[in-house]
Amino acid sequence: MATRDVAARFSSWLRERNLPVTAQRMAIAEILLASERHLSAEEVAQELGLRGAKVGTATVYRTLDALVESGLVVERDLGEGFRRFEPARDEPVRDFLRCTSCGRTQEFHDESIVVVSERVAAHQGFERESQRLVILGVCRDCRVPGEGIPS
Amino acid sequence: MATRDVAARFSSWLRERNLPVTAQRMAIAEILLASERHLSAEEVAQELGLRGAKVGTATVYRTLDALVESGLVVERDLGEGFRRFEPARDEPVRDFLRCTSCGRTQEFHDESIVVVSERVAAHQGFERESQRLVILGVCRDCRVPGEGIPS
DNA sequence: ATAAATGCAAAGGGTTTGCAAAGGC
DNA sequence: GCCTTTGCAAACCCTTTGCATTTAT
Repeated sequence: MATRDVAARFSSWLRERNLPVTAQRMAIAEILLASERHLSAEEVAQELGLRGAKVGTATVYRTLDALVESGLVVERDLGEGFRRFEPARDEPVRDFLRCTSCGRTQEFHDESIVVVSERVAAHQGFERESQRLVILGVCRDCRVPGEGIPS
Repeated sequence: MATRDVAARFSSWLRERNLPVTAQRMAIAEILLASERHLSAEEVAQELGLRGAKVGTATVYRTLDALVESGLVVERDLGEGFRRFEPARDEPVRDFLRCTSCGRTQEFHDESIVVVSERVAAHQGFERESQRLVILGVCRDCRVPGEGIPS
């Protein structure tokens, strides 16, 4: 639910700041906010292309920055050499598992990570805001070749 | 202890593979292996400059790769847009706290992170190899401006 | 002498920026 | 109409690559 609503929240955010609500901005917002996955800037540009919207690279990046600034989108760095973006959800954390063999990335959420991070941060005099955990390992399919495709 | 030893281990590693032990390689190895902090490629190059050694960028990167391959150095991605390198220590994990205000980065080690990661990985069918945790927050000095410099 | 490493400069990928043209308000 | 955004291309940062030259062995 709420994809439309969230896109609307972006236009509200723009209006509040007297910033133009452009077709490009809304297109990017809609793509991103409707997405289940975290998208790279390039993937957003691709999707724009599929929808027939011609939007310059710079605009994609600038709009992504605006979306992040608005708090509606969060930025992720999975150590791939580029950033990914996804709608800010209410979920408290989103961490990742990445297979060092096939590169597949999978999300997970585990509250104990937050708890541990909070404790560590406090212990070092930090006030925790968020965290980024990427667990590197080998996924089941890569560990047991062939088992992943049973039929 | 063992800075010399470790540099010596690098030359042994090179010799074993019949690779030339060059002055540049040894200079880079010594800088990195003596460093307490994790250095970026640029910082290594800078330090080389200070020591009067003129080494090309490509050589710095190529040597860093060799050091990583040798297992004497590990590579870190703190989400800064570039890599950092540090001597491989025996410590089982090394995770980070980064201040979102001043950018300062501080290391920590907490065994419970490993435990939690291992459990999460297993739960998702992954065999954990390693992990990267970066906790983002505000450090004491940034939270209480002025208190960091008492005198 | 031989095979490899070096240095330089050019290329590469992801991202940002400068500026004239287009467009929301 | 004013002011911001857009698009394009050039610039940017970090890193890699190609190639002639130097160097360890």
